[in-house]
Amino acid sequence: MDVPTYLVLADRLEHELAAEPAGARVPSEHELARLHAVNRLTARAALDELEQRRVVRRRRGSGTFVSRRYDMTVTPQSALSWSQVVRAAGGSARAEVVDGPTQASPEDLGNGVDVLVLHRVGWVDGQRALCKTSWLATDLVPGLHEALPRHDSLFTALEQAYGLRPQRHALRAEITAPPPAVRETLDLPRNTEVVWIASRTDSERTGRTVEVTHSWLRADLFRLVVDLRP
Amino acid sequence: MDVPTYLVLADRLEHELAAEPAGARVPSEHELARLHAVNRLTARAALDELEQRRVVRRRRGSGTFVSRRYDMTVTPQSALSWSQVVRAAGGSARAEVVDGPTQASPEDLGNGVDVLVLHRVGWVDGQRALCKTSWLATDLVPGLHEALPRHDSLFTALEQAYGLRPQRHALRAEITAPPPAVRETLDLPRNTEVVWIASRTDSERTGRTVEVTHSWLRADLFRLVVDLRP
DNA sequence: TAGTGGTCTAGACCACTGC
DNA sequence: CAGTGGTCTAGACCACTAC
Repeated sequence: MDVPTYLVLADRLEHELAAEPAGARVPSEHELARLHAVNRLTARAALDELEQRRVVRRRRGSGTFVSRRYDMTVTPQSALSWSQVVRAAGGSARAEVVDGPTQASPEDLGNGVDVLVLHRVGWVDGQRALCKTSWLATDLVPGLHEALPRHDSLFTALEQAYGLRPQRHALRAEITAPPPAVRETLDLPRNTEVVWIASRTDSERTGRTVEVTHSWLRADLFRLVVDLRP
Repeated sequence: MDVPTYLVLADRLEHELAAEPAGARVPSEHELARLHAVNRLTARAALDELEQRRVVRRRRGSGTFVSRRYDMTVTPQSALSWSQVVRAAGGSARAEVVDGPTQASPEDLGNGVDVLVLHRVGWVDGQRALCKTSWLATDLVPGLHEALPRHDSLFTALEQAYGLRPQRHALRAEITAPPPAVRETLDLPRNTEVVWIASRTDSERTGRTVEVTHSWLRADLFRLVVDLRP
């Protein structure tokens, strides 16, 4: 036997699943083993392989499901909105504001500025997929908590509700192990990596920095692509 | 049992290995199983875990060895040399020119320019770790094959041997599955991802593009960090 | 040739999820 | 509650590497 059984199975499954929509149920390990007359561990190895290939995602106790990956393209000039990326690819995206610890703010907002901390969680295709912590200059965004739900994203709120002419710049990006708070917020299984992106939004109108945001995105759901062309 | 056996073993091993140098031998699966009185598959699961954490690397038939990871920081202005990164972290780095297919060149070099194709392989800590394909404007680098071995890198050759005042710009970076040619060149096992970086080097002296390079780096050996600050 | 990691079988018990 | 994925055992044969 040249190609191992589990890889034959994995390739075959991947091919079959290509036609399925994200979230579709994949046969369970026991069922797969029965169907193909192999040991459960062999069927499991095939699913392990597909999980590594980011084709499926598992939820203990509930099952294995087709997964999709979105290309998150970051450029120095702007950090593209994740919700745009997801919706453009036909997925569903929504965000909600959550409580969280008040963390020390980065220094980009300026000294002595009163800082508002905002924690948000993003849902993609019905799953918690990312979280963000934003630090904002309080005086530039009065009543933000009430204004935010009326807009698609924080960025459009800054634009439309406050007329700040926001300019978003990406600062730094890397793929890393999630900090404990993020792991808990997103309920990440072991071994899940995240894409970390730091960005800053300046206001063209006031000439000040409005917002600094740290984003953590499940790396199995988002693929980091960096475009550095000027 | 709260924490599974294989994780206890993995954490313990990781702690022990932290003091070992890159390349140090790790106990084999059979030996680990015997030492800790567990099944071989349990010992194997622990090593699987450490491989995913990029703490060890396996070579079938020869053993498991301590691995190290280097941060490859890319900025829009310049793509830092991998050999600098490795040597600064105390690792060993060398490059060699190899034969390879002549591939269609990107269009950045200009129309009608005679193009020289250069394939190089990089060795890190004694292992093939990356490969590069460069397209160069032939007329700007006469006798490059003879000049190259006298320099640390292609970049310094352009600088010192040809006085081109080179300026390197990173263009694009992503983490992806290796193309078959790269998989073969680097003898990559299944499931190994690579960091792909496209960069362009312009000559300040001539005002022309000297070189376009595509680099593929083992993602288990190099961690992509992107710094987008101006 | 001896030892390594890679694959595979036939079981078993568990924690967790959804109904 | 039944079904899911997660862990674990005790075996086995194989391809590959180093000596």
